Amino acid sequence: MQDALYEQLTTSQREAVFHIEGPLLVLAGPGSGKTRVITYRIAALIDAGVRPHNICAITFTNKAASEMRQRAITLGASAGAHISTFHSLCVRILRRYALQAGVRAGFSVYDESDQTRCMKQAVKDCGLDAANFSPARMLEAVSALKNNLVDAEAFKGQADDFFSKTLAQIYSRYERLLKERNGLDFDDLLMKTAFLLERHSDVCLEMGNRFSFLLIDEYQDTNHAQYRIAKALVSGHNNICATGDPDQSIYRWRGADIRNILAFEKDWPDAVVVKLEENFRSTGKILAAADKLIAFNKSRKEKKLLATKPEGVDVDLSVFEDGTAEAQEVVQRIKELTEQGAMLRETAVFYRVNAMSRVLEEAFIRNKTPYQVVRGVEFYNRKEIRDVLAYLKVLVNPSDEVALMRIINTPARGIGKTTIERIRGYSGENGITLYEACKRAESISDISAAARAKITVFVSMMEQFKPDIDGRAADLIARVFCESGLQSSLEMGAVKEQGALENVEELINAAVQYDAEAEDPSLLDYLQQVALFSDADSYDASSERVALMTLHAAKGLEFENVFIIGLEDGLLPHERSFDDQEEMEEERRLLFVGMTRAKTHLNISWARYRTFRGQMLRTIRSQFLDELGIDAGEAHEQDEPYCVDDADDQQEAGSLPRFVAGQAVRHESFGIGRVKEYVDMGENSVVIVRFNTGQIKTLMVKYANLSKG
DNA sequence: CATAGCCGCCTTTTT
DNA sequence: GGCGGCTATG
Repeated sequence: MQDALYEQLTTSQREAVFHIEGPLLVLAGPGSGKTRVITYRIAALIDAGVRPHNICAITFTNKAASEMRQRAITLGASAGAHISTFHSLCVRILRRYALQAGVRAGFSVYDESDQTRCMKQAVKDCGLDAANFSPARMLEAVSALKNNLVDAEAFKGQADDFFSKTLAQIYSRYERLLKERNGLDFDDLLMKTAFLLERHSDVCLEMGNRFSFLLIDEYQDTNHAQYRIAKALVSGHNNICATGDPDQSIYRWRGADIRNILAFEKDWPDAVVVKLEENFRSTGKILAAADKLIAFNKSRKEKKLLATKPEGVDVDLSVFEDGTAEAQEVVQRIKELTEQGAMLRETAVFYRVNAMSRVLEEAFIRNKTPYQVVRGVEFYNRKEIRDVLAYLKVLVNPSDEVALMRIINTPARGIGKTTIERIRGYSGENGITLYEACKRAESISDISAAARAKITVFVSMMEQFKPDIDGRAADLIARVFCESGLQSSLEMGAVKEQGALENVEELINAAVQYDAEAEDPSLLDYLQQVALFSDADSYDASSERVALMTLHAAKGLEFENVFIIGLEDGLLPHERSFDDQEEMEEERRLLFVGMTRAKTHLNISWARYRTFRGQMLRTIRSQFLDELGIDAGEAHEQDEPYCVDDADDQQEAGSLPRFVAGQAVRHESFGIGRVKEYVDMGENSVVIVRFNTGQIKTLMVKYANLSKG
């Protein structure tokens, strides 16, 4: 096998594929054939005598995992190799070593909305106001702590100021709630696994033997907990191969620590580092623009993007009147490209925030152009999906109060607030779970006979489902959907529930697929894994439709034709990044990732007006547009240049221009910047500007000769 | 106890 | 402009 593969690789790719033993870092720029290298590497390991069973490959998303599995199968190399995300792996480890990890194996995986529910409760339990201690904020803080492996106990010890102490209290309470419900949140999966491996040398040894070769893709986006897990897993053999690109690190906000990849050589001093700098994906002009842009990042190791393709056509920069015009023109150009032979599945539109998909969708529908929106977690967040899954969760994990509360009266079966409160009271007094209390409804004195009967019916229904737990997940979902009354309540529901039935059908189809493909299918495993799925995993790259997605979702993909819309100040870069240099650089990397997805045609645009929170607002062009080094500027101006149309805002001719905070301005020698403050003093007015170089200048308007944009 | 309607909140990105 | 939560009403 090796010879055949060998011929298809460049020198550095060969090094990355065939360096078998010891730590290896592959610094792979965009379009450098990284995916191919990883797949071939798995094949090469097996060729070298490693049992597939002993190979563990970690990907960033479930979709990447299933694609890698697919590719490896094509090479005849996959069977037995463990390929999954960190989170999926952790679920399996925790289940297997539940005792040592201090968890109960039947745990529910709590996703964001389950977490929010628990956090709200925790804040309330602590007697705090949700306004001052917003659950979202608290979750963010707790998540950051968990990602850094600081558990509630440890944090309590180090909290010294008022806020930390309060947070510590909330954290403990939140943990207690999770424990009572036997729930683990996403961060727990990592933290508990890291602790398990670090504190139980026997487990660590066993896992290290099981996986004698560890490959981690997208290493630049691993967080501290994941780093510690990796470190522990390979501690016995150091056979770690990490691949990634610091310039494509876009998950800092989620705890990703770019230092992991930057410090790889310190962590594994005998590491071999291979750089893949040739780009086989994009044309020269696209790469040149991306390279110019990313060069503006200061905290960065310089890296070359070596084009192997010809120059190609210019990157297209356009400005439109508003978001609707922008969307219309995007579709129009896609039509033109299609007439020239382009495929819709080779075409994608990227944007910064999910909300921007709406205008696009309308344009695609209007123009009868097939598209698919690749969304985050929308599908599994739908009410009907969560409802069905909640039934299953209660069956598998009766302690899961979040799930039980969701279904106890869904569909409506006459168990109201008062009744639930009384059952709750009873469960508290007797130290039993809510579900246990429901089972004992007969002995709860303060519940009416009618309510008692309804609870009994509910419990006996649930108990009747239980024998089916060991069967196929899909069958049980179908049965629960029907017998719980959810199905008929949806069927009788209003027209707006139309999609709901189809959604559940889709869920069942997905479960059928799970039953067929999973290594060791069980309802418990299904439920624990399903929480880790996102819609992006179901993106169908082979169907002849244009893909619409956020820039984050675009990671790891490639298309012939790419449109990036909404290059506006506050959107890209996003306003929440303004006051943090690091975050501004991440925004730049985000655009860099988007641009480098394009093989042939790259179109970047912005709109002068954009509807925001239902209101049409004037925008400011993104500073990033000026960093692309495309001198022709907006060659495809749809009408007169952007600075001229500001005329309606200006005072009568002859007076000085006025500026407002946040506005982008250009200075002859200082370059592009943003107005911090405008002090109106008539003809002596001054303007304070923060330039993109970082320096802040106070300038007299009448001398500075600042221009807008 | 269920439902409809209203108010006020937030809204970046996602495993 | 969408959703969760609350209230008033049936």
